[in-house]
Amino acid sequence: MPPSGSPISPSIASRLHDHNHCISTAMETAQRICSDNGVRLTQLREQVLRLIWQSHRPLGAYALMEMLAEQSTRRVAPPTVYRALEFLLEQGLIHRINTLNAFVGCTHPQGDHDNNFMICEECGVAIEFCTEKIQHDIKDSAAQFNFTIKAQSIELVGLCQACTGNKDE
Amino acid sequence: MPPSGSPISPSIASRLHDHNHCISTAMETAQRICSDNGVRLTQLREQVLRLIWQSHRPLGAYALMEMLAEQSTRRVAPPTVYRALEFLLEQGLIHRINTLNAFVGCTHPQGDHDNNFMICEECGVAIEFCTEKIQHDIKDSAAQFNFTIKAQSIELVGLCQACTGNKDE
DNA sequence: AAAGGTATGTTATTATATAACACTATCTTT
DNA sequence: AAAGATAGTGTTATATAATAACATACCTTT
Repeated sequence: MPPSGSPISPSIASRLHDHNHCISTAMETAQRICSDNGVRLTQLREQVLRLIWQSHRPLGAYALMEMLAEQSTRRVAPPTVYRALEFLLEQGLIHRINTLNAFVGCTHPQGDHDNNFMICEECGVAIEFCTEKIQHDIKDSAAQFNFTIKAQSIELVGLCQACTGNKDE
Repeated sequence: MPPSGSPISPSIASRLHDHNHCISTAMETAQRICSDNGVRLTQLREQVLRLIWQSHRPLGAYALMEMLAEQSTRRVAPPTVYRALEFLLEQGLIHRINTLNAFVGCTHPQGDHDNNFMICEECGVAIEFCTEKIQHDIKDSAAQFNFTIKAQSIELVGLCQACTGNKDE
């Protein structure tokens, strides 16, 4: 198990990992964070978070909406989903992938909340990463322009390890 | 004048620059690139590019559409704009800012086409930047995951030099 | 139980983007 | 210059993503 706060391991890119472990860890962490922050991880919010964590592929709000509708008998409208997503974003439990208009679970919900992803255009997996070096360089660049960073998003689109292999061989 | 292929100077962040020069350079460069690539910078495409270059603020497709409609008597529909935008993106003459769903002129349309911007949430200016260092570190990170990068986008949202000053003082 | 705040339901609308097909302009070959 | 091919634009309809505004339900504290 990787140390808490670290990015997910490269093996996720190859889909060779115990994803049930990802899910249970994420749900437990979410409970703790919400309780620490004095906010409520309601049934709906938990349900949405669990759906997002079904894989490492970002899910769109409308896909989530349909999945919710399947799970419960009631009809689910966009604001229901968007409000849950907004909450989860605020608590740092998920990320929004701008290039996809989609949402994915955060693998280190306690640390800095930069948005750094490698997104496989073949299988859809989004791998969160972060390195001290890049952070340092970016701060440097911003300083050159006297720019005050409030939010950061790096999105690399391409092919993950597994899909690169499939293409080449 | 900065050497061809270099990012725009920090002074753009402070809005203290000769923007007419930006526009004329951009339009001339666009003509040359299209001619080099054997593609046509039609009237419509040129018109859209010029509108985008009216400032360093990214413009949404529908805003562009309204501006086009004002300039000509004919009615302008979304596909008209989106097709022109698609062309300009393909030729590397503009960038799409994912966090804003908007488009902005490219300041170095001949080089690598990474998408690295600092976006001021106050005045809306998007400053393009790129550094060897960041590029190097990002390639490094991708290599660790055996990830093949096809497109890259860094978007920093915050306050530009001018707007930081306004807030502090 | 009442009051106040938080969360969700509901309806309507706005914003962004594309599909499909028709028509026009431009280029190429003769 | 005419014919055919290709590229570009017009037009209508629709898909996809997100929010506004207001009503209702649910918790918590008194």
